Amino acid sequence: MGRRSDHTKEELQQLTIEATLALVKEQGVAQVTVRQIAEAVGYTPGMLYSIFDNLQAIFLHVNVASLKGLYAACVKAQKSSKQPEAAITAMGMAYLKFAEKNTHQFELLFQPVPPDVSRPLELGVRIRSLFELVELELKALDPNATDAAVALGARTLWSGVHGAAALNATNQLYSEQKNADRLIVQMLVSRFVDSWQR
Amino acid sequence: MGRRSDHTKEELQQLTIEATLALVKEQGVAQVTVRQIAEAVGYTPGMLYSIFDNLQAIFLHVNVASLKGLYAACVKAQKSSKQPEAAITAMGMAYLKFAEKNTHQFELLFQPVPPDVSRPLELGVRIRSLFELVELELKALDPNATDAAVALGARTLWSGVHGAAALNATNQLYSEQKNADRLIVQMLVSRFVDSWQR
DNA sequence: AGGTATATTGAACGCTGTTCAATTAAATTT
DNA sequence: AAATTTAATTGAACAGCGTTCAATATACCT
Repeated sequence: MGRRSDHTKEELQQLTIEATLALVKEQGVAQVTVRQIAEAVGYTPGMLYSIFDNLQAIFLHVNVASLKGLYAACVKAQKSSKQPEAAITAMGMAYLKFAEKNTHQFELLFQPVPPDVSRPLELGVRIRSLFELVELELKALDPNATDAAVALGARTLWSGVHGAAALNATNQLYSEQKNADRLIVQMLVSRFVDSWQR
Repeated sequence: MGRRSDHTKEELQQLTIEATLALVKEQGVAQVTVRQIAEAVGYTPGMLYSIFDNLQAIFLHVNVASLKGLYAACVKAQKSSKQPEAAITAMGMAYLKFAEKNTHQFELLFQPVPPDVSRPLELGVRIRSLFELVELELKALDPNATDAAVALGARTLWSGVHGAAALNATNQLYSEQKNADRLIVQMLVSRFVDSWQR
């Protein structure tokens, strides 16, 4: 066929991203192929290359969608408590929950990106805004802390949460306890916050 | 040809693992193919399937080799100081350094494993022994701590170190500071250790 | 109605991991 | 020493992959 124009380029991109996200959720990234995606959106594989650079680029846009979900979950958790420490813990737990309930998306999110492809700018923005949620709570705990200290603190805390989620997701915690990831976040946050006000 | 028997099965496996490790170091996992490995060891691709289940299995054995290196680096760092806190920090830094200097190996180490393939037992043993290094220092800091508390503490600390290394490796720390990963480990360890003795 | 622009196709390319019958050399038996 | 058995290794084949691009068929414009 020739020009169909059932959808604008942007609509087609959005459609593709949604279809790919669904496939990733079902099967995991490793199993998702260009031909599958094409069939899901009702086009041929070649078409996808007129709206995206390559398969990797599609996956990166799926990550943007995933981050929206993760961010929403963290914000919801944050609202659950007025006290900063509880709010941080709740966000940490939300992060773990997201990683456990959306294993395949989580895997994709933190998969290394080949050096020749560039991430969509929106990805960086979304990750930063996750950090900001934590920064806000740390600032509330100690209004005198410098911006640099707050930024570093948030990243320290979030490294711990992410590490627990990542090691747990790849079965590399090797703990006797069950829900070890939860215990870790609990311990991490409580000890870190205790010593936050110097 | 028929039976060549230049090497025993075990020698051939070791040869294959070493050749694959070298290729991974050079190019990263994603670029390494069965045909490349076969050529590197001087055989045809088919042969590899008589000594390994599949390509994934070869990669997992490469991970065992990588963990030996990581463990050695951590032990060396640990020996650099008598004081537990300094020893833990040094190990954390060694972990970061390993991740930075051996990016491709580090990526492979924490890549998700398809559920149908099983890890070599040795992998679990080696990861546990990494945790044990930290556990030893925590026990030294507080001899009264229960084994469970020590195990959890080590995993909390190590989640933080691993998270920093992983986020840094995938450029997802988004920090203004340079060597942000180092600063994170510094902050993490000092605050955690300060509050370790209840 | 005819011509131009372009969205989409579909076939092709060179790869990939994996399998397996055929081959060949070593080990064993005669 | 020759014949036979055993098994290590080959190499060709398979189905599938991501990606490219000339050909095509539709929508738009004059």
